Amino acid sequence: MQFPELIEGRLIKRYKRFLADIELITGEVITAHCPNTGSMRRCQQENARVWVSKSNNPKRKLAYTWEIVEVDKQYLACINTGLPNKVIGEAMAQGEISELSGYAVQKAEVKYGQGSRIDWLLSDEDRPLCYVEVKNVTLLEEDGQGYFPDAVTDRGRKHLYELADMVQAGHRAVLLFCVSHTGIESVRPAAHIDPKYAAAIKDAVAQGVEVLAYRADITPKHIEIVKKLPVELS
DNA sequence: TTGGTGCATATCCATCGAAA
DNA sequence: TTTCGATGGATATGCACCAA
Repeated sequence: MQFPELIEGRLIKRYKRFLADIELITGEVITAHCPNTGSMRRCQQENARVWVSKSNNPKRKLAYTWEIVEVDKQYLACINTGLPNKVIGEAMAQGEISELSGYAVQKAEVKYGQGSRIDWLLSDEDRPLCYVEVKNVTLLEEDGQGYFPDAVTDRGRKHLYELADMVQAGHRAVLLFCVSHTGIESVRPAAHIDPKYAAAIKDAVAQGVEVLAYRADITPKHIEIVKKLPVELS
């Protein structure tokens, strides 16, 4: 998918969860909305190059949205957690994710489980329903090794249990890591950050939940799925 | 002092009800 | 039937407050 025209800047600081002060290349200092509720470990280095979009929606308090950050002066990471869902949806529709191709209908944000919503529900006449939960991976710690989550996530663990429940009910369930960081070559559960989540993934896999990882190519112009990555659960 | 609980935060999007 | 506005859910952390 194509980004709207993004504006380059420099990160001053991120604070209050949803806010970030950024100095644009014009010299103007703005407060942008940070659409990422995670800890964003290693993705909020002060003075890092960032790119923001500008909205014309008059109802918004903050016109700018932080979209991309440069990490370690060589990689790009998409911090907007709303984009991976769209990117994955686009990739599935175009048949670029072979494991999830060929379904007649793909619906976004369908209610299921205990008050949750599944990111994508794939259906076909002669196949079981397929529940796809998309997670955004932006944490790179060493030698191309990406980790998820970047902070303790009870909700994420709840989603795993609900995916396992869908398998028990006779459906197909997939945890799909959308790697929005150009330096990551493989994905692993972050047991050092959230051991309960790491254990829950193993349990879910043992019950039949599938785990996939696909990496996006990111530039200030576009973001699109380009490569399947290995997932290491051990 | 520590641990637990609840609220605030900004935005997007789906859903629902009311009005045209 | 369609459109529009209101509402609520989702997201994770920091902070205030209270009890032990």
